[in-house]
Amino acid sequence: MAKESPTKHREQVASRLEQMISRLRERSYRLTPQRMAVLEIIASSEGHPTVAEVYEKVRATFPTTSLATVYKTVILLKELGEVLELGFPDGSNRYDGSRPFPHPHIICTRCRHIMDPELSSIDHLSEEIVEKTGYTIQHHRLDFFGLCPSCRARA
Amino acid sequence: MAKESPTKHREQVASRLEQMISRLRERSYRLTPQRMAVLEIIASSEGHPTVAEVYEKVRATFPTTSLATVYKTVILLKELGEVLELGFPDGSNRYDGSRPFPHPHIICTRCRHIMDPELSSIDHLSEEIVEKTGYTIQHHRLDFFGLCPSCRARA
DNA sequence: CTTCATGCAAAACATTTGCAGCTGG
DNA sequence: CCAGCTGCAAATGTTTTGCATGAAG
Repeated sequence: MAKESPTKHREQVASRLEQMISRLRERSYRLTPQRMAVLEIIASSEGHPTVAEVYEKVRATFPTTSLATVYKTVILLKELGEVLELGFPDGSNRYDGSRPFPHPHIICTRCRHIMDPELSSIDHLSEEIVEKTGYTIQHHRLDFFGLCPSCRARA
Repeated sequence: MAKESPTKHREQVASRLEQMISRLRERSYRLTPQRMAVLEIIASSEGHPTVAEVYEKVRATFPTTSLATVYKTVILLKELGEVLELGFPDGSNRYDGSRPFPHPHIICTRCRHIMDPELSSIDHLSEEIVEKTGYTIQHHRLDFFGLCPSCRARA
């Protein structure tokens, strides 16, 4: 799952970053250094970082950035559809800048690691919903919770 | 969908309530009037109430109940597996005492109404996950977001 | 230059907690 | 009786907001 060459990953990061930048430009948002720093972190994060984690990494490259600015930037990216927000019942929020569209996750309930499995068709579930309920579906959220192989071994 | 006779509904509420009570008894938790009031509200709520909503209703029958007690009771019921917690990214939390096990929801993004569609097999998705990832699945969460028929008409 | 973005600190919120006093079993 | 509950109020922790200053375009 998501086993890619380093080269391919680098290309994807670059293209996500460009995508974000051009989205900001087309809506006439300013490209401040702080924003750029946040974009770079979010585009290059392989996992699903929290705002606090983004904030820490951003401070490594642009130390005067404030937490409020990170929040504002993340919210902006979310509104522009360039980042997927993953809020959890315990109040934690994580962000996925690599795949800013609904997709399933598996969360290890022990080590909290999140991975993105490749699953065939949740789409026909959407269709079933539409038929049975008459709702128009805009997006969805599908999370599985369980133990990852290494946590299971250690358990 | 969930179209039942009033009689059937009354029976289900009674059985959920008894189930909760016996669960508390078997673990030697005390049956205080405040707890009973909260149980009754949660067992009889047809929708997916928030803690604040439960609190308001509880105060109608037992006016001195505090918000903290409602929180504590809901948390207890959650730990006992007698209530399903639905936390959303915007920080709102809702509770389902009728079906305290994972099941899909459709949330109207306009009027915020939540309904429980009957969907055939999410189970084979779980199986697919297990095979592809090696995770052990404990539970899951599946939400669809969209417009309900009446909101779509009004839109 | 003008408008928008930033950074700070304070505000806002839902939820949790500490503790003295009460009460179910 | 007395461990476990309750209610209150204060604490918590994250996210949001108001506003003066600064910089992008």
